[in-house]
Amino acid sequence: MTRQLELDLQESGLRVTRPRLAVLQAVHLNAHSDTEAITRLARAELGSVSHQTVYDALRALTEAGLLRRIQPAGSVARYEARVGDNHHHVVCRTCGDIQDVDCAVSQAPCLTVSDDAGFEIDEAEVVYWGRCPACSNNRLIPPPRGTK
Amino acid sequence: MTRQLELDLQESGLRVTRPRLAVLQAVHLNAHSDTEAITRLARAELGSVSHQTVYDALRALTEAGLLRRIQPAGSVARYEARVGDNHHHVVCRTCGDIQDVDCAVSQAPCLTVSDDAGFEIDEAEVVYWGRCPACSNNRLIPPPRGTK
DNA sequence: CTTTTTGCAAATGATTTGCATTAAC
DNA sequence: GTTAATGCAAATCATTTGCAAAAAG
Repeated sequence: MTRQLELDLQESGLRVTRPRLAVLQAVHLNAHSDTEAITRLARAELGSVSHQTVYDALRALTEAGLLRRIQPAGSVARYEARVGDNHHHVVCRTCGDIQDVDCAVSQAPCLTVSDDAGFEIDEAEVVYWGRCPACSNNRLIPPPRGTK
Repeated sequence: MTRQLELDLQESGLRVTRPRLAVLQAVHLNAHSDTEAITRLARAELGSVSHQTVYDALRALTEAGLLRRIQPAGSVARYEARVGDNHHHVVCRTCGDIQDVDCAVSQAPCLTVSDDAGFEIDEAEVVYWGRCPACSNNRLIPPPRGTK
């Protein structure tokens, strides 16, 4: 796996460094993880990495198009390695769990808006809010986020 | 106007206080404004309000359903008084300007997802990213957000 | 060798928390 | 009178910045 990731880095014109490989691998293995989780994984791989190096790697990888950054309102930034397709996310209001969902309408008609206010739209970002299966049943313990 | 806002507060079971009225009015007059702007407007109205009171009022008003909180990725929280309808937003990547857009599909079919991963979905939040008319033409000065 | 990355420390900035005081009902 | 809202100060926490040392090509 690492071999392929190395190639990805090179093709993107990025220097191949151990921190970057570890960060890239961490996100590949663990979609939708936040910086903290990624740092933990990277450290398990490398022994030690500074928090800032992880931030820097994430930014470089995201700008290069190897990662996609998602940030549902009220949450910290999260990353995923599934890029290039126009998929969306469901977020659990209770536990924060995130799952991928494909665009309801096929192709990329999401970009169609009745009145775009003159904007040049290049991306439609959709977040479906709700309750994951576990939290739907288990109405007992955790208090809904952003609710009274 | 203030009279109507008072009624809104009472109907929501919230105590009518000057800070809350000022905050509510500020958002009514200035959609999509952030806490800083709201605080500025409220202070112009009241003379002085603590930042924390504004935060508290915004939370109470949002929970009561009188305001809606929106927070495009990478931005601070913003508020609008247009609630109850399922409208969405276009955000300019360059200047951060936000405009309302109606749901492309009529009614609330936005909640339809091919595979919902077992989630109970209650809201679809859509953010259209792009470039506002002004920034589309004026490619000169401001560097795109989140771009190399 | 030249340029980019890394790591450390410190700063920033939005938002929250705790608690005593004050105002609504 | 009770209960909830305000104001102040301090804390939290993700993320950024600046700069010197180390590594990549």
